[in-house]
Amino acid sequence: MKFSLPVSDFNLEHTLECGQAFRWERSGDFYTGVIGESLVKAAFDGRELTVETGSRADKEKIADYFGLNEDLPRIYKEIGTDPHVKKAIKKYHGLRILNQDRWECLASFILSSYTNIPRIKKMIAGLSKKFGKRLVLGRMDAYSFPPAGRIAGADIKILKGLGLGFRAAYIKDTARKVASKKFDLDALEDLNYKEAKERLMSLKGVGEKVADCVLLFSFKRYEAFPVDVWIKRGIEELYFSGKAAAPKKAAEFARERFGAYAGYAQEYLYHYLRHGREKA
DNA sequence: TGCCAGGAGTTAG
DNA sequence: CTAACTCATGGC
Repeated sequence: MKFSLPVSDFNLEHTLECGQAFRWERSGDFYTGVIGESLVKAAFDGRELTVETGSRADKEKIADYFGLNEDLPRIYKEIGTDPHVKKAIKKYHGLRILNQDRWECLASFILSSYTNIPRIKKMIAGLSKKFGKRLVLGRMDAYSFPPAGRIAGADIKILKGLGLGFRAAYIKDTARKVASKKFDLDALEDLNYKEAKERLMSLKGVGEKVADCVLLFSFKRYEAFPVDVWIKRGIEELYFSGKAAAPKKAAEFARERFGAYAGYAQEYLYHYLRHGREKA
């Protein structure tokens, strides 16, 4: 099926290429990716987001995935009081935080540890091809991200063979807990930010940064502020005149400064620090 | 060759 | 609490 959603304050490229999701590829003027059990083709012409899927797709769910229900101007008003964030917003206007599948997001960011985006994409693609379901859209095909149960039962050697390295043990352990309901991902919804983060961090391979990414990208916890080396350096440079600060300090500082939408500020700052500062 | 990549766990002090 | 070491590999 195919449908269009009228959207303002949106930029598909910035949204899909800012490092929050690992399953989208650009081909010409559109992107292809996987949302849940659907292979999706998405294009944006500046006014409408046009989406085509091989299966029946819930329009409302797709809109929610792309973060279209958030009032971006209001968020800009709140975090744009900061001059650095304001510049980043100007440059990356329309970047929205996605609302991704929780298990896929958790697994993906466990895999993100100490590696780079091309490799993360490769690991996820490999896992999906090996353990996921084949999806079709026209002449294209792709694979769904495997449910926890499939990875829980996987041979650790196979996982390592897919390039996961030391992450293989982490993701298998977490997959087992999620599949057996020993760890109830959806139950985190009922916890406050701090409690949910602590609970996530009880999983092997999940530290502060990964927990914040999961809460931000799949739970709509916009106060989460993931701190990686880039953000840490950037915060130190922009707000502490270059003096080294502990990652914890950087996160606390950010939540205090940017408030309930610190995570949105993080995405803009991150993109800005890595790609666009010199040209701004 | 060397170095880095959106970290986390463990141990030592 | 911080610092240092380990894990482990593709890409440039």
